[in-house]
Amino acid sequence: MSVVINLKDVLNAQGGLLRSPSLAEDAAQTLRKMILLEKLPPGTALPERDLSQALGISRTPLREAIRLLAGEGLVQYTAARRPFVADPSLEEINDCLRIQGALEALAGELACTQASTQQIKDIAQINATIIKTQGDNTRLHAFQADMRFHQSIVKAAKNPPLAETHAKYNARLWRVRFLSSQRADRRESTRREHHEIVEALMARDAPRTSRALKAHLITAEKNIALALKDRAAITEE
Amino acid sequence: MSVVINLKDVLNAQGGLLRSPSLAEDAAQTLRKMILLEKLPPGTALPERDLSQALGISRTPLREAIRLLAGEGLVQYTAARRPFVADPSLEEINDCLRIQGALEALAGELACTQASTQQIKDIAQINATIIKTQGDNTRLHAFQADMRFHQSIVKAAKNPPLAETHAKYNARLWRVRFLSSQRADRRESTRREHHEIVEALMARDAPRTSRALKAHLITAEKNIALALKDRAAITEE
DNA sequence: ATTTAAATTATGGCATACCAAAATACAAAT
DNA sequence: ATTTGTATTTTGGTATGCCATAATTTAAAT
Repeated sequence: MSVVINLKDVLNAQGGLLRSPSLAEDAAQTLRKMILLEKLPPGTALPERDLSQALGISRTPLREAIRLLAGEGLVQYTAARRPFVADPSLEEINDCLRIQGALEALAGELACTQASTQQIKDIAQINATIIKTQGDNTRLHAFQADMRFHQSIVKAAKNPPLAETHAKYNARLWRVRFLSSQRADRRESTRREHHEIVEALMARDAPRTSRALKAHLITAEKNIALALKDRAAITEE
Repeated sequence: MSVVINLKDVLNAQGGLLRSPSLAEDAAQTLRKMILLEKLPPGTALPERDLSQALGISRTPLREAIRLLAGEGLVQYTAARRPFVADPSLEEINDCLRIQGALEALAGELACTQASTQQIKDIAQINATIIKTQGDNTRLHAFQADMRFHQSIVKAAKNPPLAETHAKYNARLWRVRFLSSQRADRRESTRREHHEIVEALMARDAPRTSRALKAHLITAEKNIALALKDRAAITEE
């Protein structure tokens, strides 16, 4: 019997860097960004023919891309099955934030027992970077760092399905979180809450970590409500 | 004026039971059942051509059905993108059960403030039915009643995204939960735990409900581990 | 001018054909 | 007999065309 070693399998298992994405996955990523940056605002219709032509691909992979985004909640369908960019109400956003809170709280608990000391150091490091670069003018970078902070906690929980579901809700909430991250008055509470999360993790105190993450998400909920309110006021001028 | 009678509309008006979903959704449901009942055992390859022919449809909707199941975690892909029935390790199952536990705990908490008294009555009613019919020989019915019990709690939380994610993990865990539900020694602890959940809900005591649901899922974890162990012993004979 | 009916257009669902890459079967060589 | 190289087959990815139905426009009627 021969032991067949498949090079690609090995490399894919170790990070999946080798696989060339399909047109559908490419298109999904393109559309995802366009939705999150509001080049495709909430409510925009997504007709398959126009979009596929705009992206230079046929309907089949474009269609698949739309299904992927629908699975993430970024795209919805009318009763007549026409896809459009999801336009979540504040209530739905809050629903998602509560779920995200529960997921991160679980992640934090698990991380307390599962994370390596190195991983916890890394989390602390990411947070340190956030504080250091907080004065920079590139808001987008600061925001992405914040995303990495939360992702690294989930990763440390060593629960792949949890990471996957968390990532989906992240995609779904990205737009509003980016919006709320623009608020300057948010910075101080974020700093304090992040610090508490890191402290709790380093102490490997599961209930405390859980509490800190839940509290952090509740703060996010409040900030997002404020940000959307401001935005609505601006829009109706 | 010609009166165009649309058969579908007429039948839909009379209960909406006739609504014909897409071929893809039909196929997904068919495959889901086949996977859960192990007509398609874990690890089975799912070549698009053979399956589409077997189901009497073309590759396009079949392909879409497979993507749907992949989104639920019931189907995975090899590095070469060949789909196969997921074969979760005990570890992965436990990962999912912990997530399901967190989701149900959240649902229970929310239900304490969001549920109508009627909904809580309904939940108690479903549980009563489970106890009443617990001697029946149709294991499948008892199992489905148990599913309804949990679903009704999630529904009472009035958080649609939560219900959706919960449903996905249910699909993913259905097979092993069905397996473990066959164990007779499980009945008494289930009865006791369900009772505690209902009591906590009726008292609208959120922390208590949360605790009760988490404990219930931990019990499930243990039972599933035992059931899989037994099964492995039988298989290797 | 408003409403209604009919025609037209736009759109998603589905089937099919072709291609490149992967898997497999086969042949040759040692 | 095992390995290696090559041909064949299988399989997923993609493009395209057709169809039924929903949406829209146009025409007709009052």
